[in-house]
Amino acid sequence: MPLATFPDLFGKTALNSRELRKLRQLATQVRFRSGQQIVAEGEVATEVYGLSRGVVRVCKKLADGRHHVLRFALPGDFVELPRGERHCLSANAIGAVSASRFARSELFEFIETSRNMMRLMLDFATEELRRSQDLMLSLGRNTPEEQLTAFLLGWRKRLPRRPGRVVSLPMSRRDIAAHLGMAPETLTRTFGKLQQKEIIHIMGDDVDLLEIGQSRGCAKG
Amino acid sequence: MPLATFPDLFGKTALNSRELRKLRQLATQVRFRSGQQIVAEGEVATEVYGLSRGVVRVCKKLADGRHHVLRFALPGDFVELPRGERHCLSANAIGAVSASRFARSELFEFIETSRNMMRLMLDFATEELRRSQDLMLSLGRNTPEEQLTAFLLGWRKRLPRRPGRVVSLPMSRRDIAAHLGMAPETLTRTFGKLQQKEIIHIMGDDVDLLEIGQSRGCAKG
DNA sequence: CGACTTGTTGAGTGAACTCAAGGAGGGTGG
DNA sequence: CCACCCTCCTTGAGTTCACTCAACAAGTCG
Repeated sequence: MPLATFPDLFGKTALNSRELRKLRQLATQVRFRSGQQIVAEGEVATEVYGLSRGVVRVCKKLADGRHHVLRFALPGDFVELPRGERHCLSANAIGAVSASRFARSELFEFIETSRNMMRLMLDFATEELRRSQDLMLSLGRNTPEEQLTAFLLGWRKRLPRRPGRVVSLPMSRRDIAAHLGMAPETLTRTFGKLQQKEIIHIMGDDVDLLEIGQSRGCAKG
Repeated sequence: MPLATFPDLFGKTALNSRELRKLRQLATQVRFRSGQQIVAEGEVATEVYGLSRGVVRVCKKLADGRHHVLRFALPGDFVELPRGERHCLSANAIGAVSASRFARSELFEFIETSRNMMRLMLDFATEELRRSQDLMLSLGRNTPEEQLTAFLLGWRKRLPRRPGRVVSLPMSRRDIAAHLGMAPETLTRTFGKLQQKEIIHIMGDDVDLLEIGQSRGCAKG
């Protein structure tokens, strides 16, 4: 993967060169080590982040410590939209992460002044909403096996340039389990079942999606 | 509730009079009877709807007939964002419904030309996203009792001018169950448990939220 | 008045959860 | 280089709780 930075990943196709320059100018490049917290739920949101490299776990906490992993952000994603006085979710680096940091107020103002930028944000929010609805359907209605296959397919689809069958899962089993709303033990057993049925083949952090028929979800592309 | 139509409910505060007039002009007032289908998942999305009066059940279907209720749309809500060649969800009227119908392409174009309108859409999408993330947390992590209380609180908060304790639930138990990802029987029993604990009091379709402490979720208002 | 839908209750099963222990890898320090 | 620790994953055993199946009550509509 070439080392593109966030503004390019996010807005290269839709912003004109002046807007792109402005966006680059607003961004500060920052790095995070594996596991490091990027955003803390409840804190005042003075800045927001756009992901350049790596994977970020985005989750929401309950008062008693239980938490749910909402999504795994990939390069080109905003970790969180620049709305709201405070962060309403937490984010941690999975492996090494590079990101562009923006002052929330500055980014917000830039969005207000640039139609292209606002359109981009709307597109991003719309797409996130669609994905989150798909996940909700999965969470609410599917068996663990269906959930896991749906997750693997969705993850493959989001990975850059990977028409292949083998996908890499950099996040921990625990995180996947917390994403799918099941206990880690259940996830392990579900992986086992899918492998036993020869639907997938597990090779450490990589999984070969042997014969999962593709495509689901609406308005792809 | 005064009979405001959708454009007013949605954009009165943020659009100038010219934009509001334009939006009214694009809208056709339509009515639906109880249970009538408004939008069908998978169909070509030639038009989109904004809700003026009543409640709309918005759901997503699985191939085998299982379905999940994503949300209950209220007056002022769009049923679906005007993106995507095809509808990616279904919508049915709960009780009598009045709505504004827009030609998707016309509304889309108007959004493109009006900054205020685009900002409104972005706000709406952002808010929907936040809500859907809250629901995901609830679906993935909570017990049925917690889910139901969270639903009742969230519903109360969304209802217009209802600081009171009694909320009306116009949707069927089945729909609530499908929204919370549980079987209808489980929902009934959960209602029973909450009543037994004197947390709520059930009066037909109305529920008195006796002593549920309020407020949760981030960036309220 | 009768058919149908919707909500409630009961009984029994099964699947996912909890608790607990046993590897397997990775990193650190002696 | 090896020993050790620690975290992560996996496996096992037992239990709980939500689901399924079924019957019944209560409205609703023709």
